[in-house]
Amino acid sequence: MTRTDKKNADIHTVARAAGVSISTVSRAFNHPDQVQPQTRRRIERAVLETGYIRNRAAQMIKGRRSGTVGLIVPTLEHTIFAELVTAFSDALEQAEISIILSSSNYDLEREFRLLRKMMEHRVDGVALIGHQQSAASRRLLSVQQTPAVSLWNYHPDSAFDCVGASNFDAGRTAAQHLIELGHRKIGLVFPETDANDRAADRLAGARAALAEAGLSGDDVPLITSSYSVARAKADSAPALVTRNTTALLCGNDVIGRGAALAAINMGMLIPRDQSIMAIGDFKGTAEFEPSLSTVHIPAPFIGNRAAQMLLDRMADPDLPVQRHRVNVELVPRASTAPYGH
Amino acid sequence: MTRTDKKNADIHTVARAAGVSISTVSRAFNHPDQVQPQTRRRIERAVLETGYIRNRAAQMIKGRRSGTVGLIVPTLEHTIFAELVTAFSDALEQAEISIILSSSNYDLEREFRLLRKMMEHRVDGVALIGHQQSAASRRLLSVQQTPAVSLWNYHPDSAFDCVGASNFDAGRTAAQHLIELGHRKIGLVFPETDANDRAADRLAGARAALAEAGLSGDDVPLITSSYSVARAKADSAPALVTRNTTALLCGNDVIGRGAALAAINMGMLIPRDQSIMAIGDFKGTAEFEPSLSTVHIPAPFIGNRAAQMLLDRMADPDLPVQRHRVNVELVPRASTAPYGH
DNA sequence: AATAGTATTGCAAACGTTTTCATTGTCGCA
DNA sequence: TGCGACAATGAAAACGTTTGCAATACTATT
Repeated sequence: MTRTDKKNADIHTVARAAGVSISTVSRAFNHPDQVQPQTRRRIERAVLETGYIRNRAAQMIKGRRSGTVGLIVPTLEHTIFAELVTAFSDALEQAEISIILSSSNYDLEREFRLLRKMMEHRVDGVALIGHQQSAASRRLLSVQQTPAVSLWNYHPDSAFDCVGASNFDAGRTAAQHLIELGHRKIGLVFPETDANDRAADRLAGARAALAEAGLSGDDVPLITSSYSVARAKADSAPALVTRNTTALLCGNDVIGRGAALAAINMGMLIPRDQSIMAIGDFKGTAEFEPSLSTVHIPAPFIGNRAAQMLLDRMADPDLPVQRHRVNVELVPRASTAPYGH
Repeated sequence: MTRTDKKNADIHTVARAAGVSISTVSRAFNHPDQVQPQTRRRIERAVLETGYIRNRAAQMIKGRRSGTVGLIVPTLEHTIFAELVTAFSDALEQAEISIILSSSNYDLEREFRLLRKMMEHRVDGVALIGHQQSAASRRLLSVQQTPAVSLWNYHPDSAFDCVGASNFDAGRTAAQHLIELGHRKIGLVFPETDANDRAADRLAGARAALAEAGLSGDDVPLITSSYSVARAKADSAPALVTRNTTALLCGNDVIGRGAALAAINMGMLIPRDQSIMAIGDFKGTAEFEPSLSTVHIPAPFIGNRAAQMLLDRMADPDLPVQRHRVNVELVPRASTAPYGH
């Protein structure tokens, strides 16, 4: 409550308190070896006394890095992005870098504005989820030569560094599992693929595998749903009655849960009457009852690797573009079983 | 790919391109009314040509606000905090403020370091989850006179602005529901309460209500668990065999799910054989099968209100401390029923 | 004892803005 | 025609640092 009305301490205050020049104080911070231990101690004491905190803005203006990176996610609502963000920020925190976080809400125009704001703060780099930046955003990044990395999906010809899983692979892996179990009538429960290249790729991968096994058309009906357990439940139910599938391949874990609940609700037993296959393997999917078979996408690894890539590029902007495709992995659990057991 | 090796444009570059002085350029941004429309247009064109982006660091150094606020969460892994963060950051983004996000991992020492780093960036304010700051953190905030707000739990004598639910109320509300349903043998499944004042308050609230109804000791056995569906499931199972409870009051939704799964696994029918009551009402709790009765805590509202409070205090630091207690609400669903139906 | 070399420190310029103050030009009006 | 008022602009100081350079004091070598 003691209102210290004096302005907060700056480097001059510290210098005065320690009886040295401001250059010496600055050096005590940035090149401690260049100042005598005794002087350094005096300065340290003065810093404590005055409550001095360095002003990064002033450092930046002298060409120093800002010590921040921007991170734009579509949303934090899905646990999966939260896992990604956690891994990413933990890795950067170890490098003493702060994160400026924003969510774009899947709006590319908004993403551009956020990006601009971040560059006003002179972030040392930015990380974006996915590859759907607007042309304006891309131009901005390239003109300002800001190190950038895209995470979550792998893309063979991304404009900048990227690390992620191939959603095509994920879709294919899921389909192959069901095919190997002998299923021949497989419902594809997917979200809208128009504005969602991730879902589109997964669906394409699944269909490729199914076609290879000779399955197409009515054998693999498409059921369109969306990212919500409740919606997926409602959308799957009618299909379970009309098409007589023996397995449902779901575009993600959330839809997987919805589909499973729909089947259970109709008195089906999983996996006896219907196999349920998901994609993602996010927190909670293993604990679901029945535990869902799915395709594992290692979000923490991706977040961590993205941080590393960004640091590398910040250190050397002339590095060739790096693209890291992380492997997806089949995780068979209790919700899938051989056809006709 | 055109490597513009010239440094990025600054205000001088723009001034030169527009044929005016830098003062005029600065004014065109900050006080547009003070510069002639015609000149303004020339400047705007020059800005586009040169790709100029204002340097907030340089503005800050001249006493301007940084346009950032710091937000420290324990973790993002739990959806609930993600909802909180989303609401908070959406609200601030509308005020053109960027968020510096960090997670403390429930480590107070780390929280202090993060706080310091944020102050180096001269954040205009900070938001913290809960009330368990270290003395050092509190001192830092008060000395630097940084506007601060604590969200998530209400605390009647918090050192600074706060908004949140009373966890005591939440615990009491949950207990009252079970009492009203006629249960007399109620298991309390809670996480460790030592380093977690939230859980401690909920437990205290629950016990207060139970005691009022004459229930204590063996009637309300305490089962200690932790924040994980799998762990809660494992921890609840033995209790379900040995104590013959008719209802389980769980410290949060996650534990609630675990407890429910444990009961189902043992062949019990919910709510016939066992009622399950949770606290939180986070995403997914309604869709759980059976849908869990719980106590609703309005995370988005809290996040939004916290942002508003912070903005208010940033506008006027001399405001008296504000404390906002948000109401919790009973949400009875399918997992609870009258004793012995 | 003189010299060269080195460790420690201070001085002052520079970084990219904002803002105060002074200057110029334009207009209306007597 | 002259004068005051006002609008538009520019010059320069200031913000809090870092750092190249110069100055000083000390150490080791001859």
